[in-house]
Amino acid sequence: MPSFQTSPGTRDILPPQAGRWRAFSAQFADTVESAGYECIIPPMFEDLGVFLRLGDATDVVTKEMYDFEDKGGRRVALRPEHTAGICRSFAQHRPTTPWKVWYSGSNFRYEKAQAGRYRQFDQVGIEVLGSTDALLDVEVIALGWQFFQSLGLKNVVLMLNSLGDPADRAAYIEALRQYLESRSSELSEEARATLQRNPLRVLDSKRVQDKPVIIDAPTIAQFLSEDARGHFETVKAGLDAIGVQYEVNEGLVRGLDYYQRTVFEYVSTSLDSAQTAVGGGGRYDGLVEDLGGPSTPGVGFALGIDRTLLACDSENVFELGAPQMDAFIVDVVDGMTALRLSDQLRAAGFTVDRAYDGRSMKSQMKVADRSGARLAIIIGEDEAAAGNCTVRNLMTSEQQVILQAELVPHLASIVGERNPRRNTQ
RNA sequence: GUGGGCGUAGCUCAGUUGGUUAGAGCGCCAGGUUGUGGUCCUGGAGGCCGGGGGUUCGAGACCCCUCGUCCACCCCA
Repeated sequence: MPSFQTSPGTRDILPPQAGRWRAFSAQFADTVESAGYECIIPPMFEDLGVFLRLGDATDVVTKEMYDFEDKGGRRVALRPEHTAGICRSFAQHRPTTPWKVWYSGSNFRYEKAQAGRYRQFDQVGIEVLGSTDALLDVEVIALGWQFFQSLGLKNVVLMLNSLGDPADRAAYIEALRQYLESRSSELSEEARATLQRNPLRVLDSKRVQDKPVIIDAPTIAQFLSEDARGHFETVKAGLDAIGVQYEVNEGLVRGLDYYQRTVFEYVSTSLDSAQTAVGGGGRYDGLVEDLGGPSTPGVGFALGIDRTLLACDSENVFELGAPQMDAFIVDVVDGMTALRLSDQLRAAGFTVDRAYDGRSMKSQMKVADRSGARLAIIIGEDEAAAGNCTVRNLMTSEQQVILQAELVPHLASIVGERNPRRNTQ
């Protein structure tokens, strides 16, 4: 056993899996940048107060926060999600609205690790600040949807609900509390405890014992104000108009307290684990103000990278490609030619790898094969003396001898033209 | 935080009722008559059997503790 291992709930994303993560983020960026969202990179830790706004009844705040005092005596916390920090950023810099941003990065929550759940986990997401337009909710929801489609996922369903305006929500919570208390003897012990803290969350219970009580519970729909109802209707009409299928789920409540009006969740139906929500979001019109900024509406979502890739695995989509290289240099003389040629070819824009430690030709050829290179460039004693090299096509096994000086145009004729990597100084 | 399963080579796993030098496949390295990979053959390296106590003449196997991991609850992405 090595002396050190990754901390619980964290892990190394090794190659080649890490390459898949990179491709994932790149594809997400491509999707949302097509809609005018720009990349934002907020800090990984902030004043603890920023995150307390997620809600003092939430587990995220009460027991999962990685908070500590820094050497200057400041109370700070590793971010458990991105939204609060982005709202803090908005309040601090006051950009013009609508401010449309996307992000990709790690979050931290002190939980016990499980399938699709880690202490350090990565999300991509978008946020828009400064507009109450219900059709913006539609755009946000549709972009997430479109991204799942672009990955090739088929078994993702969109759940939709409205939590109403703060007053509606409060009235509903009160009605729900009264109802649940009236039937508390039928609830599980755990659900009764949840009821004391946050009645909405009881609706999320997975226990069979609680199901009958939940089914008969009052629904939020009856409590929506005229405005909130209109907003919700517009969102649904917008989704219908662009053909995004959804399912209204009145039991859908989200884990963070700042949501109001539209909430939604993307659920994978091809995951067997308990964690099937691959993404979720909603509207949080009061959050910026809570953080001391001007009253500013906001809407956004976050997608879990791990869980989404898990869903991709189970649907056999967005798979890893085999490694690829243009050329691999085999030098059995002294390695100097490999050094010189790899340097030249890389500068000319090709992807080139080589072997080290002066190993046998057979050994170097094996590494060339493993590298996924299309061509092997072989330098033996003969080639070194004559200033040429043998170029072997590793797919067809055809090979020919050419002058080293002609390597760049020769490679271009086989693998295609490349843009030179120039030093721009 | 609560409950359950599991921890043996880099990876996936075998290891009979506790009994001598702990195995396989894959991967890795080296060879297969001297310049060439992907197939095949041969050989090699690599494990204080997660860690610590205990029971025993003897423990990878049994007991206790601990750490890690997986799964579920909880919660969430």
